Amino acid sequence: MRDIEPFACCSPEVIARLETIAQRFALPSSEALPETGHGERIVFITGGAAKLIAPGTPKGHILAFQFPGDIVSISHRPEGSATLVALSELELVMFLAHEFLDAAEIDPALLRAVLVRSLDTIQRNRIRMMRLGHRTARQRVAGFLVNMGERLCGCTSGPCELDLPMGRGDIGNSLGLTIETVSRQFTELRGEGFVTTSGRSAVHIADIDALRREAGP
Amino acid sequence: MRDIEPFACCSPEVIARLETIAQRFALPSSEALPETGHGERIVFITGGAAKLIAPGTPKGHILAFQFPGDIVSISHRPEGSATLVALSELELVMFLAHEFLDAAEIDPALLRAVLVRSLDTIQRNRIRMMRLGHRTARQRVAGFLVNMGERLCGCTSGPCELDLPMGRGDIGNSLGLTIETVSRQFTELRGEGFVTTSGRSAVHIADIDALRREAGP
DNA sequence: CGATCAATTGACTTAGCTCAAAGCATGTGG
DNA sequence: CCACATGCTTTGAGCTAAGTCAATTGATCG
Repeated sequence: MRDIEPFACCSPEVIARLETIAQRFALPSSEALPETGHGERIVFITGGAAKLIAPGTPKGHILAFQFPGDIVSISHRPEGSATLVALSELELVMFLAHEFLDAAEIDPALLRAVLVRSLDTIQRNRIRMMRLGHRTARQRVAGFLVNMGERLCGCTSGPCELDLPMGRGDIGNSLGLTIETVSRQFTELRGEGFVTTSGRSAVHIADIDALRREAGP
Repeated sequence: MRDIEPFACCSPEVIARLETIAQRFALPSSEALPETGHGERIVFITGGAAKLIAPGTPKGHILAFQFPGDIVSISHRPEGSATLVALSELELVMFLAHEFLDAAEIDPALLRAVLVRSLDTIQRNRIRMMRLGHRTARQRVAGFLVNMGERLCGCTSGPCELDLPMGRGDIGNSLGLTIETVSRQFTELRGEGFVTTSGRSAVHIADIDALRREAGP
């Protein structure tokens, strides 16, 4: 439990209480996190990669990709709910939101840590949102790769080597583009030397700063 | 201070402390909330309407519209920062985030209330995000009007009368559409009897459920 | 009652979608 | 270890929704 960052500084009592209400999952690739009858849930990703899929959409629109360290809240309201699906061997710790919040209220520092994180998520999403609304296909794909470089390998400048856990289809879906358009953009970025690829998933970013410039302001 | 919903149940001591660190603003239309040298800020909107504009973009992309009851966190990082601009007479209460969080740590219930709200915002944004990525112009505009009906007048079904505080340009900007496309969609929805308009800002939604159906799944 | 700025409408262009056909990885059985 | 089958990925050719440019109409305010 201590390995989950916001819990690092919790008192032993709080940790113990969290242990009793936590549910751990280890999902094989492409398996979905099972629905719990009802109630909002808070999920801490501890390993692997996952996609968060919109509810009630026939095509299953991808709302976000999630990686270790991420906190995902999954509400139960019909229009707000979502499904978490493993992209690779996925490990996570799940709480019922009200149980978690009841426990966390004992430890304001924990509550604060989770709050700060979610305010951060809101900021990140705002930017993502803007991207989707106002960016060209090229900018979206470049931005996506920069994002993955940063989140998967912690690269912030210079070259970066990464393995994408999702296929072109999922990338396109999450960016609001078709699989073909994503592929064409990959080809273009490859042709201009921004990236090299080998196999389906391996991507080498020559210079993440240059790619970031392609992603636009 | 009590009029701000998450503060309703706070103890008098916490309220008193919040009073000392709160900064109140009343901005006339089209005025921007002034930058504070540095540090993250948390803003509670108490009256009027505002747009949140992306940083460092020449065109000033609109990230969100904000109304009374909304909580906005404005970070200071160069890429994450944003500007809040009044659309009508705007009233708000601003805190420096660390000061607010220090005060709120005394009252876990307050922290919890703010956290629950931000988890909610994340959900709303997810859906908004999906909209921008995967929806046609018509669906975006229909969805926008439904959203405004719900947030400005609390209408959830049946007819709805509202005054849009923003112009077509701002609507288009926030939806990733041009002013002309927004106008054409208004004309179309008007022609099909979903809405009637009078003047620039008054909109009458004949049946918000019907319009919601146009906005897609 | 003009002056001004926002909204609408029209004609044309284009980025990205659709449909369709190869080309490659990756995994399986001989 | 190689052949082949399956499902991604890439590439190509046309089409369409939305953008651009330009002109007109309509609202609002001094």
